[in-house]
Amino acid sequence: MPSDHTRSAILAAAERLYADRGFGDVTLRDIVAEANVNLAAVNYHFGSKDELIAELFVTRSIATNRERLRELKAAEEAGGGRAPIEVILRALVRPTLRGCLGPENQRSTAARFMIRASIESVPPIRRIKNREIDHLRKFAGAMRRSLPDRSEVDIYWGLNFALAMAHHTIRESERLIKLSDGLCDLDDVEDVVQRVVSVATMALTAGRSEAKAPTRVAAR
Amino acid sequence: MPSDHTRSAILAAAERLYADRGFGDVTLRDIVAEANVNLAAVNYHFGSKDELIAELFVTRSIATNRERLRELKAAEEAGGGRAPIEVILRALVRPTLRGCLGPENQRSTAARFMIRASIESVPPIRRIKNREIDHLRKFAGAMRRSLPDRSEVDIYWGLNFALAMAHHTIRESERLIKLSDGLCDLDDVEDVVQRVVSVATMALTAGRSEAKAPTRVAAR
DNA sequence: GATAGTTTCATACAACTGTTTGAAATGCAA
DNA sequence: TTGCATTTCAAACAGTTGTATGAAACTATC
Repeated sequence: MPSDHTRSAILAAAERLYADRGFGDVTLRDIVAEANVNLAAVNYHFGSKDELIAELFVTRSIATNRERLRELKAAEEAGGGRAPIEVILRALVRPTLRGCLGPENQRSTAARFMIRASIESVPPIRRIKNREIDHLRKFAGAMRRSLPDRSEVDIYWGLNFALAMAHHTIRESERLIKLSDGLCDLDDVEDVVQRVVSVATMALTAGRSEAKAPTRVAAR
Repeated sequence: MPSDHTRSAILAAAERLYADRGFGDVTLRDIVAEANVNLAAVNYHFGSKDELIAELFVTRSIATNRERLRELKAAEEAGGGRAPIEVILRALVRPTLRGCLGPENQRSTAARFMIRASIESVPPIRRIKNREIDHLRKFAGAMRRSLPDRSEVDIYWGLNFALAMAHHTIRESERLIKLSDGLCDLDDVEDVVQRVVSVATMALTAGRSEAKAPTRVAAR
């Protein structure tokens, strides 16, 4: 069973290259060169380029979702079925932020690959991505249990904004550093997590506890 | 004088196709077919495919930035050099949101093209994009004048989060609709703007004693 | 109306893409 | 060893890409 080596070498090389340079710029020849295997090996082991990408994505997708759900479940069980909204949000955004930010040398290829996937959205990935909705629904459910007084629409908007801040900060991290002349320290991952979580929490709790609700007018 | 027609036909067709399908999937042959011109016309009028994309991007970039700055300046002049933070944020996110959301038939190709550009980030665009930082700095400046007590870091984070929510909502609008089973109404642009602005405002004013509920200014 | 300059056109080009092929090499069971 | 299946390999394939070419069709000036 030494044949397994070629297969996993391709997977590793492909993930690294995709994470670094995106899907558009990486060819099969780049991948096999990086993996030191023959060109035909990709089609032999995976069938096609798209299936290679798909396998890469499902593997990482499952792993990421499992990590997020593990944090979420632990929190809900500790709270007897209800977790504080901050903890839920933290479970949602922290795994990704930890993988993509922080000191350069300890960023995970896996997380960076997932970010690429969420950005470039090539056909094979787009097809799979719809399943992620079910995963997000679990978080929406937990949030609803945590904030039973909140309207369902507000829950979805809060979830959307939390993901927005985490994702965008990762994608545009370089620009933010340049814009702020280095003032914003993206290496301090826990600080970033805290900022995202606290803003998202405010978005979800404003008007219920101490803050006043934003007056919303139906523009129609 | 009919020669100018070819040039602008190419620009229009390219912008439409890029906005709809992204840069990766659109070839020169797609563009010239859509524009009903000869294949060689692109290289004749623009030099290369990259220069065509670049011209498209700088044109739209200037226009978008001008629109945002117009709203910002008007607000600051009306307030004697200081505009309320909500108004500043609204000037930042509304032009883009208006162009990319709302009823399908009235979305502007220009805005959708700019979103594509901000997502896919092909080389010719990435080179130009660094100038946008100067543009964002103007907004950071206005925000600093509006919230003089706020630390500079917080200003940049607030700016980052505001753009994050606007951008992400546009990019993932389909998913948000599906996730919420249609509960989130993205056709009501002013409501989306209000949500983004009010959360960003909270992020920027939280903790300050005079933090008050964001007030709606204009209901289009 | 001839001429010079611009613009269009069909076509060819060279480079690159993912994929296939068929033969060599390898591993493993008898 | 002999067989048989799996895996590797160099080479070629068919398709697409952006770009270049040179002749034709224009336009405007004299």
